[in-house]
Amino acid sequence: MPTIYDLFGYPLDDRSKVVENNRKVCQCPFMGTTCDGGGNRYQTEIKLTQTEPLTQYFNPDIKAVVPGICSIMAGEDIWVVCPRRLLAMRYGGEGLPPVNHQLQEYERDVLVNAGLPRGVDIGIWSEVYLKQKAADADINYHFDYIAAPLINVSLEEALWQQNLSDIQIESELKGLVEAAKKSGYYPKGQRNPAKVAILLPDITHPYILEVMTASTSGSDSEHSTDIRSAFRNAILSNDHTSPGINKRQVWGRMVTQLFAKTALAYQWGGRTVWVIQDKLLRNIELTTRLRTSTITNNPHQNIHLVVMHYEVSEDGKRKMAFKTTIAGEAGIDFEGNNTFTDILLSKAAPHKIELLKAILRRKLDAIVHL
DNA sequence: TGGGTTATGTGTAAAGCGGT
DNA sequence: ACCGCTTTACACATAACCCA
Repeated sequence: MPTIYDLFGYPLDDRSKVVENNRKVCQCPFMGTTCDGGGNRYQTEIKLTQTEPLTQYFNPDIKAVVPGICSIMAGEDIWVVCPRRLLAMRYGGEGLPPVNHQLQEYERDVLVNAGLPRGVDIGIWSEVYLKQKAADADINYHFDYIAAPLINVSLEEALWQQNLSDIQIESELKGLVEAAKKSGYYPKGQRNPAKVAILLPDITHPYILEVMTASTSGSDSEHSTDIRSAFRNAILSNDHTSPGINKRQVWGRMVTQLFAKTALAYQWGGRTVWVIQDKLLRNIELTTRLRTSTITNNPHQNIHLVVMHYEVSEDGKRKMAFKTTIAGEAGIDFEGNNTFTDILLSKAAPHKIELLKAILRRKLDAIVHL
């Protein structure tokens, strides 16, 4: 029967005072903010009403909790189900995030092995949405993270560097300034914002980081194996059964994005890097023809994977760690080649300005210096 | 008790839902 | 578009049952 392994960042069997106090305020040790269950577990939020047994457990000022399940033990294997467990670049405070704030050792390894430049300040933005109105269809990309070196320039100058015509610059500048204002990139009462130097991403070689984790499936609320019940029972009695792992669904998600987003970054002069746990990759290799060990490295049109795993140390304790990187040719022409593999590619790459605009709609989540 | 049928249990794929 | 959780559908295995 599957069980919860990591709960609010620590193994369930760790009931030490420090860890329990951390859980009682729903803190995610990786984000340094309140646990959000990976950003998409709102439906399973538990309201801490008077009749809810968990109300006694959590701090009195907490009114609702999202089940803070980071990973699930199924058989011999531990499956990460929360993307924050692999990589969390978030800042909940006001203003600019401190450099390397809450940066775990394995996260640093991920970023270095993803190929981010060393020795410079790099900005990281999470949940960047890029909307593009095409003729018939609305294209809507969602990037887990965008990383790019930080530079101190005005928006006007940033546009010049993109080799745009004066007319293009004029038409784009207003929207960009608007977005930047809204997201707090300017101090208040700025007179000529377009000409004022602010902290901007240098998107010459943007990095897209996508974190893939398994999701749960096969729960049965009558047998208390749904997420809510498992979470509740685990906290209150340790005795619980959690849902299992829906491996196939992850594969499906990954296939639809792997090529499109890789192609997109390639056309922008950057790269997309996939952060994935070894268990998940292994499962994909068991169920498909893919065998990463036989893939030869190739500098062009690369798919980049950063593989993570639970490392077992000598004392038997497990900790999250970087395992390896895998890179290889995508195997399809990113311009399309009039075969059915064209189904894997998006219609067109939006102009890079759209990426900049999408970034400026978000506030800076992390600054790292590797 | 053998042989067959019917209930119950278990695991996985796919559909559906509600949220961003 | 994307994401994760729940529900549903289905295949298959095992248990329970029935009767000659």
